Amino acid sequence: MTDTPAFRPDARSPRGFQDRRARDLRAERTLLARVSAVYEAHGFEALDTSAFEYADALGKFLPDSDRPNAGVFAVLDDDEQWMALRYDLTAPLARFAAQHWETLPKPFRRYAFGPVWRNEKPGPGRFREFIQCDADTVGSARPEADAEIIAMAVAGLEAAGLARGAAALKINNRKLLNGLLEATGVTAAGQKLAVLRAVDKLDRLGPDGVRLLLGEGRKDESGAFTKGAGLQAAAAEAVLQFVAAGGGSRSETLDRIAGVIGGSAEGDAGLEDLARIDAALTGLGVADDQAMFEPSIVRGLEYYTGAVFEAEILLDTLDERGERVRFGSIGGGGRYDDLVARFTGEPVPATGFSFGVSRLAAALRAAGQAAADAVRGPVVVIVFDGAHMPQYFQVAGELRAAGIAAEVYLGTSGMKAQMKYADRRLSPAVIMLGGDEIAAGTVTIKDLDLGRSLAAGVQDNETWRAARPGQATLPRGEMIPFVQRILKG
RNA sequence: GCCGCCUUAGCUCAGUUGGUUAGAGCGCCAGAUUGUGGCUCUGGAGGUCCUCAGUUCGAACCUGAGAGGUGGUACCA
Repeated sequence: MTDTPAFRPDARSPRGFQDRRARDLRAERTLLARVSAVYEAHGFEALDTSAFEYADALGKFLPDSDRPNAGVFAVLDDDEQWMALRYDLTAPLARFAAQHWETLPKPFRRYAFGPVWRNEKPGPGRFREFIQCDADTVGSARPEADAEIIAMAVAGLEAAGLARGAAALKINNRKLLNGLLEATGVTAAGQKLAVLRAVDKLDRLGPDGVRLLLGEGRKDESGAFTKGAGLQAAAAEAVLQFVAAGGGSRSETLDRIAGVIGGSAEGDAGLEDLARIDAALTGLGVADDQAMFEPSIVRGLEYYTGAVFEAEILLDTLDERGERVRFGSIGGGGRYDDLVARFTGEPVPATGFSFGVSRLAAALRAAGQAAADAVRGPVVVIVFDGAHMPQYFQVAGELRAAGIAAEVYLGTSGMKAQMKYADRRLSPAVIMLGGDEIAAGTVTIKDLDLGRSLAAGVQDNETWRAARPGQATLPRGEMIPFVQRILKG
């Protein structure tokens, strides 16, 4: 070699990306299968679209030509067009629906799951690549379409394994706050946005913090100042009264909201929508503790046009250190009536919901609802002598043919290391086929599960090895039933 | 994006008022135990002390910049 040291890259994951091993993948796949089944049972068809979209199809948010990678991961194709990795599953759906609108059955109902990517600062529980599972109805303006999406989300939470009471859907409608602001004379778009942002912080800052943000602004503990919406005191109090109207049954909440916002045309339309959602939910068998109206729910700022919903974990869970974790939102959605119109010029009403699959899986784990067992390894065929490899593979093949996961040890270490390997893989058993067994036409099978349970009581290695717990030598023909008995426990 | 804190072995962390070969526990590898996982004992491997620049006779330690992480805040399709 040369004097210059070889370049050695750091073996590390890219920032905000993560590796997922068997245990996580299994939980995730189970989750996707169960939620997909719920969606299909409601008549939604599967759809998969590409990871990349042309950047202009992704939405008005970003990227712009000066900063193509702000928010998304974008590359310039060789025909000078910007392509970007999708940041959610809704924008690709809008593109797909617009592209095939003429031939689709309408309303078009589809579900989709897969990774999405966001080029932004990662944090704990917040990655730049994550899995979403999404269901949308495109082409129906009926509030019942919203109600059905909500009911499916509720069913999805339960199918995922979250017991009733562990999670709930909170529902709001943009029209309500719009109507309220209209009635109080707030019309500037910027001011409306600022009000939404302030309301969104209710759970963190409380009514007093929100009151400051609705008015002149708020200085936080670090001394940073956030400019407020600049509302008059009376208007601010009306907003606060509105966001405090949650609690109790859906119809109780509706009555309270009506008392606060009554008057404007848009507000009344929002109330009418919610009343119909309530009626449909009741018909769908969704109870008041599973889905409730919550006026402080905001979601995205410019995207949603009517109903908005958010799935929240209600349990207080503890992390490994015993500290309290609040998961908050594990999914959300709402009505977006302008998305497809970006492509076609024709308004198409749509509504949908998206689970954050990784967050849901993490929440399930923390709630102790997920099967957190480690993944079992295969039956391991021990290699005594390289000359007998064909025999070992034959044995592994017999096990596989019987539906038992099996592998021949492919390292070069000795017996002890092979046992350790099987133990670490959490294998149920090892098959030993040394010269003695081959000569006698037998196999030796060792039940590792039994050994694992007995090991705790054994004091010295001498005894442990002499006892050879769960080990039996028997004719080749009796191998499969013996292993099957071990697998059954 | 802005503000604070942190960064020493695979992991969790000690350490040094700036001074020769940087430590522990756990984990990993091997032996005691030629065909047997745990326990015990013995031995071993593993470090650009985050990076770069500066101060100094001398920097893992002091200073500055940067990167990564983390907490808060802002934004969030």
